[in-house]
Amino acid sequence: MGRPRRPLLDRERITTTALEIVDEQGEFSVPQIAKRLGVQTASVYHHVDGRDGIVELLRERVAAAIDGATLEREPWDAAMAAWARSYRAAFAAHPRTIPLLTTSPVRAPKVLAQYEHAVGRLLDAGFALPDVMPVIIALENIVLGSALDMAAPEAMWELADETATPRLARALGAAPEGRSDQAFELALTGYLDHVRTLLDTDQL
Amino acid sequence: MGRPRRPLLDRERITTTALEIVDEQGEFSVPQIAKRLGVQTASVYHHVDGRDGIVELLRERVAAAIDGATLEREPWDAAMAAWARSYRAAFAAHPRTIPLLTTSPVRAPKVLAQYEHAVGRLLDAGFALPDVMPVIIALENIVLGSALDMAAPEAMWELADETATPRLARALGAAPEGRSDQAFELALTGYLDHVRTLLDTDQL
DNA sequence: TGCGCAAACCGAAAGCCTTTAGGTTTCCTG
DNA sequence: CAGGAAACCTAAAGGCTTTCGGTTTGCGCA
Repeated sequence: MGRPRRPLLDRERITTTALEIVDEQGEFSVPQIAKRLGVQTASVYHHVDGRDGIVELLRERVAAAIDGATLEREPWDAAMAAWARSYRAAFAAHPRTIPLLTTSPVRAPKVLAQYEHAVGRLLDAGFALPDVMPVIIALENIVLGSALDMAAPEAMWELADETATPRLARALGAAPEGRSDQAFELALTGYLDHVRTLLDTDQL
Repeated sequence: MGRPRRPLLDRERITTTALEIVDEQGEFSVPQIAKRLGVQTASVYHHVDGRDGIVELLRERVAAAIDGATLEREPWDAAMAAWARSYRAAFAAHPRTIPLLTTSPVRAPKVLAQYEHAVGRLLDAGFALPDVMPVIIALENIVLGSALDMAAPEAMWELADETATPRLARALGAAPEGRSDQAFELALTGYLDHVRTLLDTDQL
């Protein structure tokens, strides 16, 4: 015991292991991480700010997959749509993290920089300053709502008693395979159409 | 000790107390509930199917505030809009329950009956069977995404470094008081406009 | 080169939580 | 009025988070 010749732990390895466990089990604990890394539980606390700190690392890791370059596309609404799709795709890659990540705020500078970029695009497009945040928040609502849907796709609609809800059962049976994707596209394109119309007709 | 003359516990009281605690603290534990009710922790387990059972009771309690009668309004899109607003309002009354409730599915018969009703309205309005669930899921995405936003309204946008994101900071400062409400209305009306158009022009 | 401090890990323990098992008293039904 | 079910309790197992102090190693600086 004592300090090892080469470090056994670092934030990267801890984050990767936590993400593995969440992908498998939907939850994680510090002892589980320690066990996989062949280390005592207390050691993990030397590298990380408690369990919440690990959640924060997970948030940054997952959010790192969001492609901020999409925000440079033209016109502005294509940029927003591409950004939203990339945002959703980042969560879709690790759907079981979603319940963990939706609870607390986004502090990662990289993500905040993207919001900054999005604000700029909307201002340049002609949106009034007070309208910018509602437009962005609404977009975020659609993205996160869809992410939640992806997190519990099957169990979300287990009908114990199909006879009590026959039409719902039929609608579920007839729904396409990628119903979650289709729902997202419906909400996204519908919303952006609407906002573009409002902007073009000065109704916002 | 032993069985009391009059019962000290029942599912109603347990649910009410759990909801109180969640409203105050954002979380709850079985010992906390027991302490408030002047009872030992183990006693709670006689009335409830573990901690998850209590979460389920909370889900039903919160969802009971959704007004299913809204689904009878005319025309169909007004019904959907009113239902979505009532759905969101039910969560808004207890925003701190949202992280608890979004994790697992809705099994309450009362809520399933409302989905059944919604399916019926959409079919009667002329939607094709395979399109019904995507339309409902998209609506649900908007509602739940907005609910998440309400759960962490202030902290969600605490900017540690305003100089790094000046336009975001300005947009936040200029945003109206009810920005969450405005964002929801924007997404909801935009989405329903779009879906109505698709239906009227047979594009779905 | 050598000293001392910081870094990295371990062992132990406190204090919380969930859940179960078994005991005691009271109620209710037949 | 007898016996089983109901309602609560005590106790305890086993997990989790977090902290504290100890031990060993690395590294910077004199």
